[in-house]
Amino acid sequence: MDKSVRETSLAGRLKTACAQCSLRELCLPVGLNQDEVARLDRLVGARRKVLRQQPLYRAGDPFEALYAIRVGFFKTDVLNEDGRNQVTGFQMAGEILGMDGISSEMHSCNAIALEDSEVCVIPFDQLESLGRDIGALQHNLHQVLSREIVRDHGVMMLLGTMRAEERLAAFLLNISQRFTVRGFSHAEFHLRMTREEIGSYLGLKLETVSRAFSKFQDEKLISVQQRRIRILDSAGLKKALERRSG
Amino acid sequence: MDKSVRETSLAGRLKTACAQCSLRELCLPVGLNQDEVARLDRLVGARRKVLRQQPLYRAGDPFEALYAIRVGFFKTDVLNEDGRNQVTGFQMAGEILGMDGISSEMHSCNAIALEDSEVCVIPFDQLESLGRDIGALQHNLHQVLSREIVRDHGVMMLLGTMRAEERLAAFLLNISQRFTVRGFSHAEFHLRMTREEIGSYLGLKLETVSRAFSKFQDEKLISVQQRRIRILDSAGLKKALERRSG
DNA sequence: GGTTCCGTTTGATCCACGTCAAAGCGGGAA
DNA sequence: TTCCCGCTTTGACGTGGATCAAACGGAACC
Repeated sequence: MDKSVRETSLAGRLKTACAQCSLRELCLPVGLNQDEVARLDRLVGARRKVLRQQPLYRAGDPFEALYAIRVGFFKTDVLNEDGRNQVTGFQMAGEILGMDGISSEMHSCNAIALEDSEVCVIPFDQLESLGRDIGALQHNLHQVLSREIVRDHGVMMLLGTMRAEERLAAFLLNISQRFTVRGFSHAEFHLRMTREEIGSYLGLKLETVSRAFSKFQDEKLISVQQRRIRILDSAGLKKALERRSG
Repeated sequence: MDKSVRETSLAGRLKTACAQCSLRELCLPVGLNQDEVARLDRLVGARRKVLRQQPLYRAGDPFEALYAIRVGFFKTDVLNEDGRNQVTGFQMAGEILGMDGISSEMHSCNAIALEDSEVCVIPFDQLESLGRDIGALQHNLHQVLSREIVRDHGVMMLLGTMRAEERLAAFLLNISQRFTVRGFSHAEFHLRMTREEIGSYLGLKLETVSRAFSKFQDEKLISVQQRRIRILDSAGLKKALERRSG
């Protein structure tokens, strides 16, 4: 009884503190006690709104903080000397941005909002310092960093071994699954990014992406109207992930 | 005087403790004092030899430790459901393996020795615990994790935007640079991996890799005899990185 | 020295995707 | 409503790299 009351009030505090999204991934799964959550909460004071198409940070900016997405949608991309551009990821509410900056005290990619967004600013030196006191928080940070590495390996697999339609199927299933986790429909959603941005992420040209969408629609796996996607046959999409034996 | 004596003896201790390679990247750049180094040293007691072609760990193995390569050469790769394989990296002395395992308490890729190798075993829970005492050590771990993320972004750029010869040029320059840092010749070295492994890493077939080697040789950028590579014109190789405008 | 095995090179052909071009569509502004 | 503009779709064609095939070369073993 006492315990359930405490949990309720804790949930209430968090709702106002971080909505229900942002820091769940970074801190809540690790089971902090009330005092520890309060300390974390103090650390994550600042909020920052980022309008659509505006950068949260840019390559070369000094690294100061990680960012937990409260609401919105981002892409990250890197630009190399000769102007080529690679989208390295799309991030949605509850995910963490900025980890690329830790290694050199400077961000190495751009983080651009694809819709009006809001993030919690987590000053990194303070996070490290709090992690020294709260082992569970420290461990969770390590998991978040490692998860990003594992995700990147998945993208390498996609870019290195899959063909166009397999890449798009993997992309759609991944997006769908992440929307589902956030309580949205897994079958119907709208993409925040252009065909060109999808293509950059998947290592394809925008025309190829468009053709693959059309092909999936012809095969009744999905329906496409601009950026509105409905998944009609997710088992079929999963089968499209397997290399056709040719 | 006193100080220089202390440094000498410290260097002596480290040489026996970790040779000159392994933990430099993980701990030494951060300026630990003598006592802190001793504590770290105790943590890194165990060594492990790994014979050529043998795994240091495999996907699915429980995650227990990070590994600092003392001597040798590794590849990491991931395997997906339908049997496709992607080499995600090549690691040499002084680099850290195992970071993929933190997120899920289980390794998600294979680490295979490409020559007889030896690693220092760093039990991760003890490393976290020591990091809580030694802020500089904790921060350095974060940097190592972040550096891996940044490296992965570079590979994505390579796989997503570059053509075959550009990829191989980038690969050769990267390997050359890393050998140089370790005090080996930047101009002449021998590759520990097969054409097929290079191809997997670069998202190319082995025949394409071989043709690109031959092309570079024809152009007098390198000389190739099997796995023995000599870089004849590194400026020319760097130019091969830029997309030819044609 | 000869044989075997595995990795590498090289050639001929094929095809998935890129490139170039043009038309379609939807949303915002006037 | 109409125009405009950026995104998307679709078609025709070209090409870089994959595929298939065969020969070559070095190292280990007999």
